Amino acid sequence: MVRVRFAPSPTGPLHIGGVRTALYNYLFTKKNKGTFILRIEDTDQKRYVPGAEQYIIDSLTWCGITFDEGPHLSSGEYAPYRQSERKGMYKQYAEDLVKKGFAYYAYDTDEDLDNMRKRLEMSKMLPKYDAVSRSSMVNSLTLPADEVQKRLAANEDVVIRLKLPRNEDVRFFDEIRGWVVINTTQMDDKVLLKSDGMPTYHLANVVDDYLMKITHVIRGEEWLPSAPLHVLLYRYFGWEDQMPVFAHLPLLLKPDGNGKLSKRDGDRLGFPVFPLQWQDPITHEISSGYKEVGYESAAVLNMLALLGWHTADNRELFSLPELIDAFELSRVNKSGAKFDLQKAYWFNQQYVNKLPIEEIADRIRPIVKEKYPKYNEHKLNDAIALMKEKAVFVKDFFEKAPYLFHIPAAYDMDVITKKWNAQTFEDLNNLLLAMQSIEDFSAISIENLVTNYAQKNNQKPTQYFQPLRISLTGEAGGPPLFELMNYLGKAESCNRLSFAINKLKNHLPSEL
RNA sequence: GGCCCGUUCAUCUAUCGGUUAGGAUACCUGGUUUUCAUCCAGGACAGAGGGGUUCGACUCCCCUACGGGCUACCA
Repeated sequence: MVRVRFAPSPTGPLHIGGVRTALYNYLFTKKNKGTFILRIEDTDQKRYVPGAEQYIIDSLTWCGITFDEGPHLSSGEYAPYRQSERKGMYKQYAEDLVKKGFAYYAYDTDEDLDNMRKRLEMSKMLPKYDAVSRSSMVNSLTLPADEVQKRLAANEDVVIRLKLPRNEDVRFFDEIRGWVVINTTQMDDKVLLKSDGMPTYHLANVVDDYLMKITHVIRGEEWLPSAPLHVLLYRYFGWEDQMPVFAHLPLLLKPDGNGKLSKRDGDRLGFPVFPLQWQDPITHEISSGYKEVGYESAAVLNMLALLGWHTADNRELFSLPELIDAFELSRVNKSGAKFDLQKAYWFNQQYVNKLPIEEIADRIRPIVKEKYPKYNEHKLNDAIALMKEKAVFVKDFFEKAPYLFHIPAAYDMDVITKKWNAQTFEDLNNLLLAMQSIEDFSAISIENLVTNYAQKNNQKPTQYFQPLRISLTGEAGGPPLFELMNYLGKAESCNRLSFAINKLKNHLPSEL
């Protein structure tokens, strides 16, 4: 039975890289018909951010990623799922290691540790608490036994450190990277239990994964260097035969320059790094979210899935169930991926294009109603149909094509000064008159009208297009002209045309 | 600095010793749309460098370079 956990730390909003980690975990779990668990790793009280846990759950819910067990659910036989609520469980495991001789008590102050590091650095050695330096520190290995007992009885501040073996290769198999070997001389005697009684990540992670019967640990590459430490812990606890499979995911990198994607990059480069908008509870600073910017969650998920994973057949469009079906851990890449804004747009456009018109209508109706109170509800579907293929975001319908719902508030003067000439007003007036007189206001009928007018005047119909378009929409681009006019209808088209003629006459230089 | 991981077009990537190194986005050109933000066709663009191994290396090994991660009583 496959059991997989996503174990974020509630130190702030979950960023898009974290969402991808959650996604890969989710896909792997569902592909293998396993159980997906949310575990909150809140062992660092100093870094705890209120609201972060709820934000994580809300973000993943928006994406469609759900859990079978977790702190927010009533189900689950391995509760609690918040490490702070499991605090009492960890001490016995750490002490068990001390008893077995794999760990020890340490009483060093911050100053002691500082001095040790400075001393080692000066003698050009790695500044770490290890098999060599531990012998000159204040711990249960250097202190007399009765002294240790005394300190323990007095409840002095103490940490428990892992006693690393000297010069031993620790190897483990990573599903994505293959065999990885690290020698213990490169590692240090990590603190397992902090002086406040809380476990560190390393202890809590291993103990909880064991207790919760986790079978696969899929996490970011930043954990690769400490994986051997975790392997050692499984070994010393006597759980090595139940050790989960490890898979370390590549990181998401900044689109420009170097380094891993960080909170600041998003708004600097014009795309969100967070799924949902987040307001920092202390600084009140707001970071934008994919949802609020207007992305479809399915598009975000699809894009994220492809950042570091691909199928052999080059397919790029996947629904969530299709992702589950196609996902294979072994096809996850080893190298970091840069986020590509243009590709994100493309994905979103693909998804908006697939949306049923009725759904788009339901979603934009409240906003259209508010922004353009006089819009025509009966023609909302037609308006959407006119723009659907071009929209990248659902909000484009009302933000980029306000003329579908309202007479233009302004006209693109650049285009007007280029395309307009002395004859234009006369032509527009004549066309207006002609339009008022026809019954059939279909696209073809209007086109015929314009063509006939052009022929009569020995002109190309083309030259009337831009003036008409600008008059009707205020803009140079948009849906096909005659289809647009048909959508607006005879009354509205004529109304807009005469309004534009009057308005522009007063605003244009007299020589036009 | 030390250790670990990585390195195919600008970007995401396919390739698992023999390919004209394929696709997608972006870009450029042409065509539709006499608008464009869609659509269609075409184009340019890549195996970091150097050594091996091999009949043959993008693919395997080594070195270098570059990139990233870790190096806390943070996760």
